[in-house]
Amino acid sequence: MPDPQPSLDEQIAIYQREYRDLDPQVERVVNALSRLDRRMSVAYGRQLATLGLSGAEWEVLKELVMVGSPYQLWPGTIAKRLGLTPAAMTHRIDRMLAAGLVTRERDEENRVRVIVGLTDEGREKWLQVMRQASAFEEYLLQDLNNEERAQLGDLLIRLLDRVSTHLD
Amino acid sequence: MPDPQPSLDEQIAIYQREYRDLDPQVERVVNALSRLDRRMSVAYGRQLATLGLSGAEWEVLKELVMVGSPYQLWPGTIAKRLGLTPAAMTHRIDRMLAAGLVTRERDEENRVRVIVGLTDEGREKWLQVMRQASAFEEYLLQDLNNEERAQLGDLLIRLLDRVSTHLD
DNA sequence: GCTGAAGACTTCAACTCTAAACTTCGAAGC
DNA sequence: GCTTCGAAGTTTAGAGTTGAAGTCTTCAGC
Repeated sequence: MPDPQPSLDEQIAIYQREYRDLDPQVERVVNALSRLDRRMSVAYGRQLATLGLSGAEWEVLKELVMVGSPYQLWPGTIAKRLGLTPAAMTHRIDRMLAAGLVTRERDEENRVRVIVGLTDEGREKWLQVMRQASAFEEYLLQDLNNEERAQLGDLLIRLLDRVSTHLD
Repeated sequence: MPDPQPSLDEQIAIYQREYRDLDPQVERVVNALSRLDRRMSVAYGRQLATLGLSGAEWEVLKELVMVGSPYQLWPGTIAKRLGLTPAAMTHRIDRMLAAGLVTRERDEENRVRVIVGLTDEGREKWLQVMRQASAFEEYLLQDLNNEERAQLGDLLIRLLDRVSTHLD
């Protein structure tokens, strides 16, 4: 009963023993992807913590910045993009409101709706995170030359297109 | 205030406007990675649901199979590998015990420890999921030829090594 | 052998998310 | 105009996770 996690190759070797019809090459890609994403999440999480931000807050800040000035979105839209229920959005915004990261007001053109906006403090937090994150990302990719980076990007986008059409 | 998510390129263009010192090529790789992983998680989640399994249960089954026969692990080890607290592990095992997927007994060689083992039903569930999942993964990679698959795997593993040393 | 300290799991309270019922507003149909 | 239906958010109850405190076991020092 070992404590350290088996290496990717060990893992795939065991999978093949347990289930013969497995393509090792496919498995190598898929499992590397999920391991990589999990560890990157851990790394990002640590960085966020040093800035006093939770992962949940960071996700919302990103969406608000991503629409560009004047940095406004409806809660339902944010919820959809993050894969959350509207109820979860309500609570997140409550907390971020208390932290001074966002504003919330009724949409006067359609009073059913609510408008969530970014505060200056929220925008400043986003910038701080981006400065840290881009340094980390550059570190992450330092072993890859420009050609390899482009290649990797292309391959990932082809998978992304495929999975996107699958989900529709 | 748009409802659809911006494309990857649109997103990066906006990020660059908001924060000039950003390398678009790096950003392209990193954001494609996270989008891809999120959507794959949604796809896997749907598949699991059709088999009456939760993502949490699937994670634990994977770890147990991954150590090979006799499919036993200590709760603390599983918790570490999944990035959970021991408390969460206790509750997960409670539920999986009730579902008949695992067993739990004291380790007689060291009575502080507990041994979690896989039941035949748990092993069967793992196989069912793998059959579905490998079909999906083959679909996901269908646009890539063998050379591209190998390339992608290699590049991902180089990133994986990098982030792993970073976390130590 | 006894005692104190450390390790592994469990218990408990607080927090976050989901699902479902509820409230409010706007738009159609009559 | 009044009613009904649908859309957007909020509220509430229940499930899962975390962090801290608690319990039980082992081991080292005496």
